[in-house]
Amino acid sequence: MPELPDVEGFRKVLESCAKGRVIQRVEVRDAGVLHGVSVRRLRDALEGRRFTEPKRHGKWLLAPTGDGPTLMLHFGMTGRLVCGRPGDAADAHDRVLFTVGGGRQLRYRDQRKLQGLWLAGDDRDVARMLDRQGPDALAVDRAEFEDALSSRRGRVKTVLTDQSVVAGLGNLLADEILWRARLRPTRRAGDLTEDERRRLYTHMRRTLRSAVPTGCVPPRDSWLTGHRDDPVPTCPRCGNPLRRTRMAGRGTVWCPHCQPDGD
DNA sequence: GTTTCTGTTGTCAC
DNA sequence: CGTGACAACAGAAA
Repeated sequence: MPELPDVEGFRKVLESCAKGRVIQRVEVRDAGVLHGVSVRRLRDALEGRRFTEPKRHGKWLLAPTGDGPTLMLHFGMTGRLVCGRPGDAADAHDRVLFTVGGGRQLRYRDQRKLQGLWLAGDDRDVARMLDRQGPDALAVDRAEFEDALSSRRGRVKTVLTDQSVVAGLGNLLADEILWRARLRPTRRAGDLTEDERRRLYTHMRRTLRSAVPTGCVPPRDSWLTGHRDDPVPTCPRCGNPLRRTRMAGRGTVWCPHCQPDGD
């Protein structure tokens, strides 16, 4: 589920649900989602503090607590953040519950537990955890983006989803952006022309901008994403059949007609 | 009923 | 650099 737009949505959930409120109780229902921190230390570090302004970098959500430590959340494929009340029925996949003031409860819910929660003691700690992340896809400027691409030899789809190049794009977004920019995912990133790199940047921004308010990569009819699971996937732009392939173990959908070979 | 495959994640060995 | 395996799990396909 979570790519940049989803995580940005979770950031807003955290903000409206818990920002400025005292963390009264931390209940870990499944310690399997904790990384590098014990149940006790997480509880002791957070209870009594307040969440302050949450941040996001790529697919990471950062929940600082003022002078205290920063809770770092990654959602893997199935994680989400939901806001409810302490008495709400527990979902089978609610892994950690944060009861905060105002009668609210923030829940880290995740079916598959591919990622989870970390605790960073200070800003240097946060920076260390993010040191392999490239610039955020929504914050990177054009020059930096085009620079990062041209120095890469790999295929453009793989490069786009590499978090150390640009942080925040996942499988769906990469396919969507390449389709809009009319670039075949198998093209070598370093072989793109100046014009093609520029197109890629423009469409990355446009795609992110329209996806963020919806909190997901919307499966709209006019988007490629709206058709990737069709029984007979058809390009919403030209009507030709879409092709499904596999790149680096990820399902890849593209339009042979709209996304020409380009050598 | 049971086995196999797929998937919005990241990491690691080859 | 690229691919495949893996991690954990549910739901669909075979």
